[in-house]
Amino acid sequence: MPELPEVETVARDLQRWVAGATITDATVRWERTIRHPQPPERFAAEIAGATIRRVSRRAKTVLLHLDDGRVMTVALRMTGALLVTPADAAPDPYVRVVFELADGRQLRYRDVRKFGRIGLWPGGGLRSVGGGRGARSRKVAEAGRRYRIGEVFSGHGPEPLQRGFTAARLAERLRGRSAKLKSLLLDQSFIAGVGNIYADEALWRARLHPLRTADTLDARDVRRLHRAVRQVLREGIANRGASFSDYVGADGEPGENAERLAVYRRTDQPCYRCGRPIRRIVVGQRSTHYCPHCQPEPVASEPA
DNA sequence: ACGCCTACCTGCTTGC
DNA sequence: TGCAAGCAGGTAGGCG
Repeated sequence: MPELPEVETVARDLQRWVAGATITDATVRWERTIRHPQPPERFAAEIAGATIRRVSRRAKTVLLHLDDGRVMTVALRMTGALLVTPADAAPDPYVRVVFELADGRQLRYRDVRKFGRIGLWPGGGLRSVGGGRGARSRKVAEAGRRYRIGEVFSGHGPEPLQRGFTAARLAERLRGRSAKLKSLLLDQSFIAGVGNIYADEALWRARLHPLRTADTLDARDVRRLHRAVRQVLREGIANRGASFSDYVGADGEPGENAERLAVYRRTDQPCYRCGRPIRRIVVGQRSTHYCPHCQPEPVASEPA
């Protein structure tokens, strides 16, 4: 469900509302939500007493940095949501983990489809992951060996909104790849944070057909793609995310970006640029929306 | 490296 | 109306 803009929205909400809050207790209602390396049965005891110092995001994962240096990771996957509620809020059958806060509120992890995972990691390992540039990939690899946090993040590609993610960097990553653009954008080891909605939106904006392969892009195509990816993600954040069935911010309110999407789930509706109907195809098992006029079919002999 | 498949889960929509 | 198939924003693991 949530992609980078939605997860960023959740992390910012939580930073505002629960930074400084102390977790007094936790109840795990669906054990498989608690992922390795923390055994679910010890999770509540491990987290009790911890104070949330800061909340941030890496890829599509929310990071709750605890006072003692440990980090709780929350991967929302398809239907996960983190909600801050009063203690007397109505019971909710889809809440899988409840965190009791010292001030009486609850932090609830709600997840209809149960795909999401919560981890609790030792201190030290994640610090280098969140913000750094340059030598970051090596640091992450070291952290991975010592803390196995590599399982969470070492396989992820660059953060597309970080300053270091330039058009040149994207061009370098595209070089020699023969994969379809749609599949590459969804590949978290290629770029972190883009999912099905924003991949379609970025390709429409860049006027690139989802089935074009990376090695057919010229320098101008790459610049358009780079700009489009960053624009759609930034606009998504500005609108507090795109909500379909399940996504809500930590305030429980849906985002406003869904109504601003140009192609996603707009099959047969007119393209905002040329008025021709948006088409839906399936690429790599994922539904894919594009404008057949603005995003021309790939042809065999494109400039390399 | 890539594409394809299966699995993880539940609920909503669609079509007969 | 009823029911089954199909669909959903994500990712991991396996195979060829």
